[in-house]
Amino acid sequence: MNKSVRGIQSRNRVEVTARILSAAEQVFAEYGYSGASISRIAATAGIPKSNVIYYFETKQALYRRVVGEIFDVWRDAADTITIDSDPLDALGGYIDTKLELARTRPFGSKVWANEIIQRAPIVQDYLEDELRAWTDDKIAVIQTWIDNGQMREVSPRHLLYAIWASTQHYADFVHQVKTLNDGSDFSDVQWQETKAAVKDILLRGVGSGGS
Amino acid sequence: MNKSVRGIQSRNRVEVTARILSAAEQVFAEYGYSGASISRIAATAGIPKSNVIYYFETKQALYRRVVGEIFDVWRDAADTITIDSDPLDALGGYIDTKLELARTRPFGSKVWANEIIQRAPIVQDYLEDELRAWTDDKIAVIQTWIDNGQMREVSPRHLLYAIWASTQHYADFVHQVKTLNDGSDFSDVQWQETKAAVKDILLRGVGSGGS
DNA sequence: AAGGAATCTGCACGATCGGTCAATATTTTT
DNA sequence: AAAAATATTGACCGATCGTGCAGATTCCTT
Repeated sequence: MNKSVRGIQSRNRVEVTARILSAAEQVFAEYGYSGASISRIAATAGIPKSNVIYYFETKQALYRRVVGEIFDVWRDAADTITIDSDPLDALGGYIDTKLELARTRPFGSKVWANEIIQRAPIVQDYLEDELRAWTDDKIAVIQTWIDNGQMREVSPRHLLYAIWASTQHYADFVHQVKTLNDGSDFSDVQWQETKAAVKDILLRGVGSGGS
Repeated sequence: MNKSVRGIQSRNRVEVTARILSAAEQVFAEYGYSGASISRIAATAGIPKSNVIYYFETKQALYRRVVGEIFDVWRDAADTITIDSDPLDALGGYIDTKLELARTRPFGSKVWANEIIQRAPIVQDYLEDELRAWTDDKIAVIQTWIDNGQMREVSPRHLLYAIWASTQHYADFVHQVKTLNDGSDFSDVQWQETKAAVKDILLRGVGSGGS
């Protein structure tokens, strides 16, 4: 009955792989690398433990795939930061996108946070290669804006760090934020207010040249 | 020969307890709760594993003590935020103190971050009782400043979160910050620059009334 | 339809974990 | 000095972990 070109096997491979990755992202986020057992990931994915090992040969390999996918998502979120764009629009859009990611993919953010807190034992090469080049590039863009008088003088590096920290806070610390919100998840309106408030706090003065 | 009033045993109890707590803070921070083994904590403290169990009956009890001490340190750091103080001085001092703590006690910050990321399985009561009351109090203070025209209108809650996130970033993500700093720890000058930059970014507009 | 490739899964092994316990050593009290 | 209280330590146990592996099952190719 199935007329897909690749056949049932290939289609299933993609589906099962995706389900394992999704389960792994959640379990790694909620229990940490050591606390996350393959059996729990398998149970969350709804398959036997041995099947997880079949698709990802080791726990570490599975973990590395999870972190790698998150890294890619985040890097692409900053595409708006280019020399030709308006500082307020570009940085504001970046904050909006990162807060949207914090809302929709909090597990990935938590996995990354855990990895960095523990001094990147698995993905140190990502930091030294891709992240460093990416950061240097974005800092250069912001510095150019400043040199062109498009925004006031502010440390590009620390501004980037403040944006990262303040946006990821709503993913990594969502449990604390929720507890301080009477135990309720943010509503749509509250997420809008959050985006407006974070942009207001961090981008004050950005957009209009001079002090 | 020892003439201390409390005797050798009592003196040793305090010293050994402190050494275990210090070692536990570091190991919990670098390996997470599950990844931190009692034997590694014991080895870091320079005593046998059984001795750790003798002073803190369970791993969980030891962990709770570590988190509790960190919580106390942080809460006391915000003593400057009172209605009678100047907004810029109070919030600026808070940021300075938190960044100083990020520099001197990064392990504690990491332990707290890990605990919250994993949804506070051990210290949820701290969040619901002490942290909520503390936060409500500080938000009320900031709101009063705004009502009095001492600072511009900004969401007190999100401003607090931005301060937390941007300061703790330099503790929790110190490994990432270090990697992006050519692998070197921040120098004294760089820490001063960090304090100035974070205050500049977050407190822009605070201190002078009106929009 | 048949044979081979790919997928799935239960079982077992060695390692490590948190925690118990009894024996010993040290300090304090009587 | 004897006895009691406290502190230290190594040996040990049941549970859980990641992972290897052989056999069963399903799918694809010819």
